[in-house]
Amino acid sequence: MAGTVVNLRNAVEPARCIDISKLDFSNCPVRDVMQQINGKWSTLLIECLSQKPYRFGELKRMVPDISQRMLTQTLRDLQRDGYVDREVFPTKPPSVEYRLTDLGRSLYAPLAELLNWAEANHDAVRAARTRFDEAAG
Amino acid sequence: MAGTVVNLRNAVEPARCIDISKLDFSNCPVRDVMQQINGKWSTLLIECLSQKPYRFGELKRMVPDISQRMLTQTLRDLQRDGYVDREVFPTKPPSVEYRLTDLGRSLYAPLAELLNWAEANHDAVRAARTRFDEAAG
DNA sequence: CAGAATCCACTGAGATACTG
DNA sequence: CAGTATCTCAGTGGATTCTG
Repeated sequence: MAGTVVNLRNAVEPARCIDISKLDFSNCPVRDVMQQINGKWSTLLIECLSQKPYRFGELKRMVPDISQRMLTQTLRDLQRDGYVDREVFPTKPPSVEYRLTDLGRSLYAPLAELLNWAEANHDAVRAARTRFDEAAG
Repeated sequence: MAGTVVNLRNAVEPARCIDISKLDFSNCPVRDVMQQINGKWSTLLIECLSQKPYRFGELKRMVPDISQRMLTQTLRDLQRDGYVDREVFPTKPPSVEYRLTDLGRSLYAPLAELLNWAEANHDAVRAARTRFDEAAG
């Protein structure tokens, strides 16, 4: 953990003769922060919660192909990183509401831009895939 | 494949009684486009190539913990989606250069904003993690 | 040098069943 | 309703070896 600090955004020049086991990537936000955001379900759930708070079951229905297990786990991870707040209402049966925190909303700004890009360029990407697959056979 | 079209960005209201197997997520850019960008190594490599073209071995040294296999595969996937161009120089031994395409550079604009956010809020995320872990025990 | 091919380990993630 | 607890498996990805 206490090895050379590697922050891809600072030093991207190819270095030689590095002992990988002594590298410390924890100061690289591209790895440490993005890894969670990059999770299979994270973006989907943040996108859902960007509208308004939702309950567990509602989120499950909004992302119907997520398993209960992964929903629980992803929400907890998002909560751990400070993007999501979890509020338990002592009703019977219990209900739990999830909402974006200030940090989560702040994250959503640039994230939404990226999603807008993805939406706007979806066709271009599909076209590129077709071209590539046809060229390759 | 020909089931209900699900685009999370259009209809995010929780729906009931859906047969998952009949859903078609291929029109949802949050899934179809982001899935590749979200890959473990994709962002790292795009960030590298945002500076200038690099060769295979250089990229390997810039991301020292990537395996040759994953480097090859991720670059091919990025090329397939149209983000990266691959140019082979008929030298001996051969050298291959990778560079961002116009589409790739266009993607890098919003992506870089997200990476900037990650960098700027890295400490906030780490603090949130500490808080969460201490609260949980 | 830039891969392709093979083998293998780990873990991400689904299915199911149970609980407060 | 909103989880937790197992069990299990498929796919991701690493290490190694081989080639133009």
